[in-house]
Amino acid sequence: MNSSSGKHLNLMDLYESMLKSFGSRGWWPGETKFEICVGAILTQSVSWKNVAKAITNLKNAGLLDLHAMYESPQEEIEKCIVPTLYFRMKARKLKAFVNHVVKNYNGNLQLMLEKPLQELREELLGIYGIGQETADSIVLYAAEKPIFVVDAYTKRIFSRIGLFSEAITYNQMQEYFMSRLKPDVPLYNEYHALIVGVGNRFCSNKNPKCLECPVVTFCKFDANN
DNA sequence: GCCCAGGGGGCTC
DNA sequence: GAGCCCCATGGG
Repeated sequence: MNSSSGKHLNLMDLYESMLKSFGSRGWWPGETKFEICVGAILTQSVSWKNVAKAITNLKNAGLLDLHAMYESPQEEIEKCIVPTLYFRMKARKLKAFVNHVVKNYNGNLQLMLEKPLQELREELLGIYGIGQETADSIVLYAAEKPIFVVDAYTKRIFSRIGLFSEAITYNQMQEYFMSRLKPDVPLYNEYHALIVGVGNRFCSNKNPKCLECPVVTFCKFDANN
């Protein structure tokens, strides 16, 4: 059924295969909804390792709380998130996020997250510093509504097996997955987490271990069947 | 010392 | 809408 070109790749089979080799990744790392939102902004263009340091710093400074962050000077936030790259920009983004929730929901994040999926997504996209991937991460992992999150790893991995063109857009990738998978929060959660796990280990641009990549292995194995 | 990373904004044409 | 620069640390 499947081929090495990936044209008929069965996404559920691939999912089961990755889950079998990696196990459940237990995403998103974060104790509260607010922490998930903060992590989604901080992880822009940077690996999670650096985000974890910043989260710890924020926690120790008592700033991992919506109201505390709202009251805090931007410079205090900057100090905590230096490891996450572009820390001044990101402090500004965090401020924009908490300002939005305070202004429109009296600081009640849950109230915002309860809005219908598309409405919430559009609203998030209107906040400074929140683009498609960040908005979708918040919708899926904090609001727990079924939207499929794609990213640079998704593009890299699936273009390597010939499934996507390098020029594919975010929306096209998202549509690819959502038109083939049932809208299921735990499935979307784990699927994205597994892709990131594979990407981290096997698909860095600098040292691409393509041949060891479980997705590539899966496709070849399947082609030989 | 050099390169580049799980993104997004802002500008130009 | 595509193409390009900016942000600005830390790990390999």
